[in-house]
Amino acid sequence: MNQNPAIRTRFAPSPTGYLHIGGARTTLYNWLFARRHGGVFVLRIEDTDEVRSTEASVTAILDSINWLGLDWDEGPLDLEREKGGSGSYYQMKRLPLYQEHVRRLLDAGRAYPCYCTKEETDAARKSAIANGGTRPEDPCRRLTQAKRREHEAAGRKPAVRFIMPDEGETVVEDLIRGRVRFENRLQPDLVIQKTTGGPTYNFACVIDDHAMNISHVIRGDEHLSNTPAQMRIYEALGWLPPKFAHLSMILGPDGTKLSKRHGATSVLDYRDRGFLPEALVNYLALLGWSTSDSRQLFRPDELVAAFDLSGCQKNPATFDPVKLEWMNGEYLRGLAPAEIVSRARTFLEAAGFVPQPPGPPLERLAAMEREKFKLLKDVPERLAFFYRDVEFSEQAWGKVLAAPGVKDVLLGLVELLDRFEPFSDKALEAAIRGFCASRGLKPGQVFHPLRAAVSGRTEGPTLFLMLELMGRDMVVGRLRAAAARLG
RNA sequence: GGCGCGUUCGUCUAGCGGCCUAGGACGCUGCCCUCUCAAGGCAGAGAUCACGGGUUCAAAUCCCGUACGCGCCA
Repeated sequence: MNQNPAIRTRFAPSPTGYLHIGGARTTLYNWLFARRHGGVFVLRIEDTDEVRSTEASVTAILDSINWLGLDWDEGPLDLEREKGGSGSYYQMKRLPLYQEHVRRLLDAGRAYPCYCTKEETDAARKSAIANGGTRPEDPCRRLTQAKRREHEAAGRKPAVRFIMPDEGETVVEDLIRGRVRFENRLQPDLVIQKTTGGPTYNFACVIDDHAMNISHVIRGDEHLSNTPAQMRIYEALGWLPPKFAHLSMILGPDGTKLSKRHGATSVLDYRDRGFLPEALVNYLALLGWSTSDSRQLFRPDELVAAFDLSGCQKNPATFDPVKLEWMNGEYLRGLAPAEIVSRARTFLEAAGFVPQPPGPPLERLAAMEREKFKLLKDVPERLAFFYRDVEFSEQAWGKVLAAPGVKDVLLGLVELLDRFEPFSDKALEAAIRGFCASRGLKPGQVFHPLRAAVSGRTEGPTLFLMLELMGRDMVVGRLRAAAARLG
């Protein structure tokens, strides 16, 4: 794909916490759009909230995006290093730029200092609501010089508000929602600089999107209502606004905005629970976007080729962890056994199975159990009994092994298998089926207790291959132990 | 309170005026396969397209209201 410098997208998170599912989807769509069109994807850290921003959050966000397999062309590489031609991508390092533009608007008479306290603003709003809910007339908009000096003398620090026009309308041509109209007289004068001197989100983001030459602002629905004011700021500064695309929200199962209450919402939690990044990416891509054939499975490169803003949904989507798990299983099943082992490495390490413990090779076990895994953490869980002492499940011990005649069956199997050669899948199956026949037992009467005695479970790998991989010593030892324990 | 956005199976969605007796996917149920569990295959249940009015020969699709949900102003 050719480079297309005209297409520039960005993701601009506030580092006030981890990267959550919604932010991840926004990142993904911006990334997909940029990659699809050979453009540039920018990452910018909006850390102007000095109280809540933390370095740990920056690191978590960077780690999350990296883990998802999404890369950015400009932005921070870590807490110290950055790449890209726009100076810093941390807003706290760009403060002079915002102040300079606030000054410009002030000088041009497009903004004014507002000395109202929070209480006064609240009161004004309340009375406006009581009077039919139109825009509260900001008392500072027509402040006399004398009054201003009075406030200054009283030590009041002003915020700066941008003047919205009193008539006409502002039209947002949204790439997803179409034409959205806003009456200017109903738009409040937006605060662009806080009393602390720092820029507000809505202002800094306009200045930076312009400075960084962003062509397409793809962001969450919650910003749609602020867009007309932002467009007016572009206009007041003599700039052309970028194109906008507002994504619908992601909801929890109860229909409210997805949040911590609904369980894991951090991208890193999904990593730690054993999801594959390509599965999460695939799932997230489909939460609010689809192709006309309703195709479900897309590898990342296929997403890049297929992604299109016109396929984006206007209505909010409910996050469905069950479907995500299905999709993860789908990807896991598609991996080669060696790949499963290497991708599950941290989980296997935590369980003490990496480096490879004595016993059957992990890779062969992974091959045998591949279609059972839904999460990477299932890998050590499903394989544990090959390396650890048997723990009997309630079903296995209480029902299967407790059935009448089981002890004899187990002892018979001990006798059969003690010197059995070759200890292989096929030979074992033939011999054990023969054992059933000679004793007049149905296969199930032998297979089930055998599985339970050897693995402690009533479900698991295909029986004879499991025996082969365990090896004779383990199988016979476990049969003896189970028989002894039966008394 | 105002403004904005939204509303198709439980969930994600297809649908852009006739192909819709509404298609696909997850989940669910049943059957097949089978040494268990999965995976896979097949079949099925599941949406009067939020509701009410229009426009039209014809509407899930266009228009207007209402309700509900969400967002922004906060």
